[in-house]
Amino acid sequence: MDEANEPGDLPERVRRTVRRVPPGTVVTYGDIAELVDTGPRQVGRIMATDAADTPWWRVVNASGRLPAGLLDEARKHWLDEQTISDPAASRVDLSAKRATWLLDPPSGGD
DNA sequence: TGCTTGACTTACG
DNA sequence: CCGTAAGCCAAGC
Repeated sequence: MDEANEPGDLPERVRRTVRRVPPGTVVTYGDIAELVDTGPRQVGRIMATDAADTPWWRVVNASGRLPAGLLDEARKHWLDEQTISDPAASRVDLSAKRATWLLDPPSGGD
């Protein structure tokens, strides 16, 4: 069974899934939502209310962006983790940095 | 119990 | 690329 499908509160499953996103890559709210079987709004709500010990900057919206207030903080992490190369960039290139492989995990759990 | 809100997404112009 | 509209689902009031 996938970790994301393990029992527990929704916030817990979301945080666990977000934590498995490696540095230098990102996923979208919708991606996380699919993995924990909920809606993207819920993922956003959880990140906003319970993002403790969670690399929230690795979770962006479908445009590879984050709200204005978070951009400043997120960009520092993106630069540090080489998610972006341009210090002036305001968005992540999903075509290159989205961890699609994480969205389609091998059933190897078994 | 019911309406409003939101770190979202997709569709349309 | 930007604004608007509708769909979505759980929390808060």
